[in-house]
Amino acid sequence: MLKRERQAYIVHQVNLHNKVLSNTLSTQVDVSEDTIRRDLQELDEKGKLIKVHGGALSHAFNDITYPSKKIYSQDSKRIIGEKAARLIKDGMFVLTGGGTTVIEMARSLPVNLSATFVSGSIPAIVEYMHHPMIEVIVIGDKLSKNSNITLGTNAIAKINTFKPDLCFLGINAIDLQHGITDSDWDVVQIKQAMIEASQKVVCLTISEKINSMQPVKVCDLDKIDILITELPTDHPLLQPYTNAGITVM
Amino acid sequence: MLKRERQAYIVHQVNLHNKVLSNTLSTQVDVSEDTIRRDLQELDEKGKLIKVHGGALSHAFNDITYPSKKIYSQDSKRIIGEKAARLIKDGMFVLTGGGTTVIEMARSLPVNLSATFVSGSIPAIVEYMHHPMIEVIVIGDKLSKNSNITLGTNAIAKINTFKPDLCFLGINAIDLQHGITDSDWDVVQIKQAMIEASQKVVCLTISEKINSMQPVKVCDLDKIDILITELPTDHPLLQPYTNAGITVM
DNA sequence: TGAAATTTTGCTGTTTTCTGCATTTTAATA
DNA sequence: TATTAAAATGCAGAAAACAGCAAAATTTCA
Repeated sequence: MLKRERQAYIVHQVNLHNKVLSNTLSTQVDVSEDTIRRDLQELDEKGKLIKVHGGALSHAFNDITYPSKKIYSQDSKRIIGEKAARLIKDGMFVLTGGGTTVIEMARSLPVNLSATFVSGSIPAIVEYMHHPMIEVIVIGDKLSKNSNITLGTNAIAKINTFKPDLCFLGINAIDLQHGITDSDWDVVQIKQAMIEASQKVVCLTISEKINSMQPVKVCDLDKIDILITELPTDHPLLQPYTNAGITVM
Repeated sequence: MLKRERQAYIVHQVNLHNKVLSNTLSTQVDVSEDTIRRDLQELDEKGKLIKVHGGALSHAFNDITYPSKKIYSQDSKRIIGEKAARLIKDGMFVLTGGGTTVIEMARSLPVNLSATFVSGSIPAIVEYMHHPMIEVIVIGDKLSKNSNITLGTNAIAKINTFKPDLCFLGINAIDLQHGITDSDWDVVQIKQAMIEASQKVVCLTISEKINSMQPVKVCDLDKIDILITELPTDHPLLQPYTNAGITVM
């Protein structure tokens, strides 16, 4: 096993479980604990994880327990959230996915908005709960600890029973050639179901994810109607997407 | 369990409850009180909490003006929550309803508990999310703004597909003659489904609701197995329920 | 390709950290 | 004041981190 490969595995494990133990990793990849320690050291210096006595923790773990720590590029996400919130009008029926941009949108909703929201994202639902005029429909299934949304066939089946006006998706990668891509297969299943169900699809993403790619394909560009980033609409980075027929905001 | 992980848990508990006891923490994370003390010491030095005799306080607690009745009732619920949490063992499959007592139970769960929780209560789900070894299954349906739980036929149908070991219900009124009663018809439907599905039913309530009555009947006393209040088990108020064959804790 | 240079890895012995226990000291309470 | 509970202190065993070194693997480059 190559060093790079091994370190990728470690990062994956940390992201999956939020914590890893040096001795567990040592037996899992069959190298000495010293090597693991050196890997953790390097990955810590690169900011991929937090090395502690006996193993390592993910940054997400810190975010959960010390919520004061601000989320990555929050300012951009707030701008995106505010743009997205303006699309929602009274009486609409809206489906939303997970991710921090969607949560920012939820936080930007006008207090007296009267609409119906369907979601499997617990943090988003918590935000919707605070709005007196919003009806919330919870999509049930097994809760994923990584993404904080419900995942599985039950969730997909439930999504298919709706015909929402709008669907908001936080996306992890978008690219002219490969369309929308993501890293987690289960999450992709949910996103695909949401896209199919909805009359209009709105994608939210910070600009650094534009023109990037992930291993699992979600859908082609022609499935999405609106793309929202923190950039002004006439930014050159967005031009190709406008040309591809997507409304850029 | 890693030291950092444990300290994060302690900070989390302090922020939740505003106060923690060393010996409670000691059993929750299963280390000696010495270790807890040393952790509290460090966390105090880092400014994460305020160490006091017997435990620690949150900074927020300092600002709070003197204790009202609210705090008192909060303490009762905490005691109930801790009693209830002790019933849950590794590997169990647990169904929980809504209400503040159930949320207190969720907050009192040991860190490393490995069990499966099914619930439609959003605040309870948020608590379960923080536990790395707990699997959470979300019961979907329309979210009720009053109770913060999902209500409706979908939820009921989903509950009926499970056969949990235990079911925890916060109750609003209990009475020897009329059994468990409540005020909201929709909530009662859910509670009835939960009771029917479960092998054992545990009811949580503060003592002031004992021997009171509400307009809608949930079930007779013989449906419930365990009753948990903040009172000691030999309190005269509870005697009739013990006599009725209910395990009082 | 093949030899040299560089990196990576595992091992040894040492140092540090962590944790629990026993003892003493301090604080809280009736 | 007496009684009890918790804090501080010192100590010891176990585990982890560290530093240095030599062997092995990988890369570089003629």
